Amino acid sequence: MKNRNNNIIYNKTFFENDVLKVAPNLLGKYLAINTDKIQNKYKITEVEAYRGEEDSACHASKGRTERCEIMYSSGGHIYVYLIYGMYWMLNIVTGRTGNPQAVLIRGLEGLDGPGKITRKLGIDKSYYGENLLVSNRIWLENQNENAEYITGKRIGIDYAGEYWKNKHWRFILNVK
DNA sequence: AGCAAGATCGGT
DNA sequence: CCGATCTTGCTG
Repeated sequence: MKNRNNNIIYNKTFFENDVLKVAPNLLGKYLAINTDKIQNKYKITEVEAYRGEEDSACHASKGRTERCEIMYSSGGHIYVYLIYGMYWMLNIVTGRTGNPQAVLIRGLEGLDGPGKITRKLGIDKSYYGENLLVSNRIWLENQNENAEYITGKRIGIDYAGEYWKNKHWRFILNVK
């Protein structure tokens, strides 16, 4: 797994679907990272969907800002931001241009927690805007086509209000 | 220019 | 439960 291989690169269409379709489809797929520090693949086990300006938990709920601008780009780009002054959050932009959506990567196999993931993989602001479709240091590889999963409420968004905070937009891979 | 809040984590 | 830690976006 030193480089991108031709068989298992996702096409643009995969990421341009609605976030509520893409998010569960990421479960069981592999996140590949290839830098001088780390070369590995990790099965994606837990994700959360953030969907559009109407979603008050979504960073785009206040409209375009410098931070969330990348969410308005086409699916397949990487959205990274710093939270609590300490932890980088890794997101995959979904949907078509002008439609702000993203999937937060919360868990990888043997590595639970969005902050721990980026710390382990060395992901920081330099990944902002990276494109999974062409990048040579981060990409996705296909494995399970139809992974089974359960859903739950999104974590850490109590500020979003009852309606949005109660949506079951967290997707967790079923462990057999 | 100042300030409050935050898609977290680890230790009490 | 609480503190760490600092960028961002909003207010004035």
